[in-house]
Amino acid sequence: MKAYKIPEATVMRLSIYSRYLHQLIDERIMTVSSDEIAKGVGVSSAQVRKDLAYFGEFGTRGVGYKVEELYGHLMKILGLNQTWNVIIIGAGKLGSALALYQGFTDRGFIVTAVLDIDKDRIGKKLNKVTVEPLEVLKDRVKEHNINIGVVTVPAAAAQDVTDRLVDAGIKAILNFSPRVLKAPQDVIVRNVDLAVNIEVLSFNLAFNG
Amino acid sequence: MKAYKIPEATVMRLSIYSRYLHQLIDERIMTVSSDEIAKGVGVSSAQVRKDLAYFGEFGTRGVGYKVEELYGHLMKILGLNQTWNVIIIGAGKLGSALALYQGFTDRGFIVTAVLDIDKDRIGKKLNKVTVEPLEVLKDRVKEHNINIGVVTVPAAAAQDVTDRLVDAGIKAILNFSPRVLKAPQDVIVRNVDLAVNIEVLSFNLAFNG
DNA sequence: GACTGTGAAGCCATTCACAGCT
DNA sequence: AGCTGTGAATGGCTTCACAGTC
Repeated sequence: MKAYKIPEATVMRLSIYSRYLHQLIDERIMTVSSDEIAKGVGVSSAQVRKDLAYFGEFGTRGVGYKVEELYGHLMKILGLNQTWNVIIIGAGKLGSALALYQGFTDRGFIVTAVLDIDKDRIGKKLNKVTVEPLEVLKDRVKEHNINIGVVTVPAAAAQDVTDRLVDAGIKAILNFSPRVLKAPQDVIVRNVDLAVNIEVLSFNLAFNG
Repeated sequence: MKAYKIPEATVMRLSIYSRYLHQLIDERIMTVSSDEIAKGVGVSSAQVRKDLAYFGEFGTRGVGYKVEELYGHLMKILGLNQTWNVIIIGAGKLGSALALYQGFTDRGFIVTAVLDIDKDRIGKKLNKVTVEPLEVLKDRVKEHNINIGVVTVPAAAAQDVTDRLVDAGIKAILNFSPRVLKAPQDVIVRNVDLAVNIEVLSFNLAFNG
């Protein structure tokens, strides 16, 4: 199967499969079937096979997949065979938590800079990085070859920060602010909207339950 | 149009529309068209109308929607015309940040209890709530009539915590741990997987860019 | 016998396009 | 003339089912 446009849902599942495979590696399991992966992560086995088929043939008919080998393939596909430098804008509670989040570090995302406008936050140490003023954004992005920007500022400041990230040449933004950000076509923006997520629960409780 | 099963994507957008309408209220804007909402939140106007059509006819042909009225309808649909009591399990960086997250409070989600197993965290104050040991989970859920559980514990502890929440009668769980949680059919689980989100960016940078 | 890889079918969400109302 | 509400068309993801391989 030739890959042209990969569904986003597929990419998200690949990330989940890869974590599950990591778990299997820890458990010293050598081989796994699409059905076992499916059960492990809560999807159908056909789904697992279709997702993998976008990128090649990784398994052996009648046998399954070699765990370590498939894990390696997935990490490569996801671009996790390298590290990525991350800048976080907004050193409030959420930004600070993300700066210290092990789940990023474990997968090769290195928080290289954390910026804020608040004088009280500037100078604060978060692991190895010190919170710096917003003005150094462009310098830090160039200097540390930063690939990914994380926006954890209040809604009112989000677009300004985005414009600055775009101006600095950032091509991927993870947005935690509750605002729809405008950015050029070639900049990928992903929204992690915490309020939306809890409101879906609220809807389901109110509407069905 | 009769509502039976509402697409989850629709519910998420309603949440976003409602926030945009709130913004319009602040700006004293009285009337809005589906096209203006669409532009404001980055979807198509047909999408906006279809989403609303699941729940009724809220507009006036030739005119548009009354901002406050539509806002009221959406808040009611989303179950946000009431408050919800929330318990957070895991008082690490992320759990603490969520406990203090204004975006929840603003929309009527009240963090009523925060629990952890770590002695060093128990007793810590987060706004009005004090971190308590995991053992009081069932008591607090009953006592405060808690509707929603938020899981911010490490992967290894996530299923145990989920089992406890289910046992306590919780029907909605927001899961921040990188594990697929097993829960009964009637319990709604939503995953906010921070690593998956940043890995989708990594994939796009590596695969296309 | 077991399990992958994949075309075909099925299903669901989005977009189109226009009738209907103000 | 302008904008909503909606049936029909489209497009895309998921599931089915089975041929192919070990």
